[in-house]
Amino acid sequence: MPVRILVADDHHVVRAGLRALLESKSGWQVCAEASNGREAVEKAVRLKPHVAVIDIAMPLLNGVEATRQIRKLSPNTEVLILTMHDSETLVQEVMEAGASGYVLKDDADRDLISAVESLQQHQPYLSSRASEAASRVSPVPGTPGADYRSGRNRLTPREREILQLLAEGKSNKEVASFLGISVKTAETHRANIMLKMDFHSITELVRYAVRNKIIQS
Amino acid sequence: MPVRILVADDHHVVRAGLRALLESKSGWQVCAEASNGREAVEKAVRLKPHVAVIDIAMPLLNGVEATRQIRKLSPNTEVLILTMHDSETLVQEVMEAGASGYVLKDDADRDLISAVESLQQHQPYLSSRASEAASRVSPVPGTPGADYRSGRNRLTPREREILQLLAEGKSNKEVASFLGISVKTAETHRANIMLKMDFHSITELVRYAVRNKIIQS
DNA sequence: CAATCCCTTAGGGATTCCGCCGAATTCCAA
DNA sequence: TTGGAATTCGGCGGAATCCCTAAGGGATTG
Repeated sequence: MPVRILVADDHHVVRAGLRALLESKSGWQVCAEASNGREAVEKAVRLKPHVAVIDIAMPLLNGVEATRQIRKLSPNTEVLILTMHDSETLVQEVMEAGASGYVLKDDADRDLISAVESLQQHQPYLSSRASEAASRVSPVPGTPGADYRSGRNRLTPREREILQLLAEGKSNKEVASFLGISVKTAETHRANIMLKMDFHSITELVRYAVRNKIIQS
Repeated sequence: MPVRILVADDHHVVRAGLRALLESKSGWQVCAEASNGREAVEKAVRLKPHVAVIDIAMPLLNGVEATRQIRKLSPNTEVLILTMHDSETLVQEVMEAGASGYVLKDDADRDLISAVESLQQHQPYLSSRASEAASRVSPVPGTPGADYRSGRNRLTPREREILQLLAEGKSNKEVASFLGISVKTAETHRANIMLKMDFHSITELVRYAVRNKIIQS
């Protein structure tokens, strides 16, 4: 039985490269490609691949949120995060979102195969540099103090989703029709985001999104 | 006779993807790969490929310098620049360094083939967004093709002034009172900026301002 | 000198967004 | 099972933005 893999990256070139690398391994098959987070979720749910290789920076829905949804809607699909930067908070974040692997794009040629091998057997995999980073953050998952700064300021998944769409330039109306919700709901989410994050204009929101690599400038 | 192509990018994944894309065209052959600028220069000089596809961000020697050296040491090799960002000054810079083509990674799947086709016949190629960008920079006298589309799209001083204020998060009203003009005037300037720069939302304007260091994120 | 172009200025009307209120449903964890 | 958080939706009035049109001044050019 072949290992079926989903590849999600917004650059066609990178997808082609990942496909070439992965399919050089016999018995491995890239069963689908996605160019944004929503497409990744949709195809993961529909095709239930063994492994989903997900880039962080993607339009419409970023890799972290996509991971969260994939893990929820297709629990047997292991998610391997592929990213440019090795930020400690990012490793933390994607692991909490349910990813089982984390590989830097620079190390992809060296680590990608072994990472997918691990994940295919439901073993977590962190590329060396990522695990160094992870070891520096406070471990102990499940601690009640994990959301110490939560309460009023922490955005909900839905809010983060909408934050990205807003930062990408969508209006309330567009967000609403895109997500299939009422304009009023979109407005409410937007207002809550602005309130929680203490933004006073949409441009502050964009700069925040750029700084935090939710979108790229 | 096959078209021989050199591919230089520091990510193995991207190189694999480029190879897959390029070699899907019959008669085209990726004769070498390089993972940094020095290696690219060395292999270009030794193998004299028809076209060199060069990434901007590479270790040891960046794409711009690599281009300069390749054009000097192997004049028959046409250089196609491949990059993430469409910074206006960058287009200018690489063209002066001797590149004949400029393609954004986002557009690679669409434009790469036709770009290489052009370059292989010694015709310059700019991807659509890049040429838009190029048309907006102040034309340098003597640079061929610098002013083929300028004028219409370049911002006036007043517009640049207002662009910054908008990017900083000011509303039309605030811009107006800050500059001592009518709100209506501010609105007109804003509309003209959006039109000239082909922005479709204020967030695009902010990202442009961040990229071009008009504001910082 | 008149014609023309560009920059800057501006208004009217329609549309959309925003802030501030309330409220129903679902979901998850205590 | 229950309480709280998350997500959903609506009204209403004022604010902001968008679309279209256009006038005045200065520089350039025929």
